[in-house]
Amino acid sequence: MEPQIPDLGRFAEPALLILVSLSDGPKHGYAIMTDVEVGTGRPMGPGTLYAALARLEERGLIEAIAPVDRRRPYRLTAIGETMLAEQLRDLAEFADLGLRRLGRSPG
Amino acid sequence: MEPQIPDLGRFAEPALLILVSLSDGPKHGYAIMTDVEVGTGRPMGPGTLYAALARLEERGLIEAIAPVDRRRPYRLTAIGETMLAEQLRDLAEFADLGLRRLGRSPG
DNA sequence: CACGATATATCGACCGTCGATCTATAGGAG
DNA sequence: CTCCTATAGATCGACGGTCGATATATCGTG
Repeated sequence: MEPQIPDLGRFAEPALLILVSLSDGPKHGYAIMTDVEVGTGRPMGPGTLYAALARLEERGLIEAIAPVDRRRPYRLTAIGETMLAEQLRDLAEFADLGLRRLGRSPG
Repeated sequence: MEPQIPDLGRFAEPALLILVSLSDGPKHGYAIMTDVEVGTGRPMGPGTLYAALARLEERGLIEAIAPVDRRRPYRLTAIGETMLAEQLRDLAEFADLGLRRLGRSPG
């Protein structure tokens, strides 16, 4: 058996996963769900998804566009794009800092 | 006045902030608190900190070392380092993906 | 028509965060 | 010495958000 690897939990916040999924272009809820699951390996349940979507829309980071059949697509707003870019820049910097610290093999 | 920027919320999960803070070397709780606050601009309250520390220790990602006076320092375990590195690699990749998607000006 | 995939929505339980509060000690100013 | 602040750890209840279960309806295919 393998040596008991504990789960570090969420890879990133669901809201952030949704925003990055939408950075590819407009998507409806179900598409985001499958997109995120493929991208991260972990499923995002409908409870998480639709609650987060409602919050993101309410805060003006995403907006609904014209429905196609049953699909209710969303896209990033200008503010959403700006905030997301800022967040991702900070996140990348943060990850690099940690990786630099961990990667000192020579000393 | 400025154009109503909504708060995207947490920069990263507190547990991850703690682990990266410890990637620098062993630290006690209070030092982690100030370290994170300086690094992220946002304070991490004691409730968040000590609860997260307890969880991380319980899950074997960090461990307590010999106290100095009142200070109770923690350090990353081998598993903790491994998990953290993995998480940070995923995170960096994720951030880069998002930034690449957002940065297509030419088309 | 039966079935699985698509698609949205809601609910309650639970986890983790957050700020307030408490205790205690060490160090410096008056 | 006394007062105040910074350091240090810990707990508590409230709250926000996640998560899985569940419900409902439609579409496509055999």
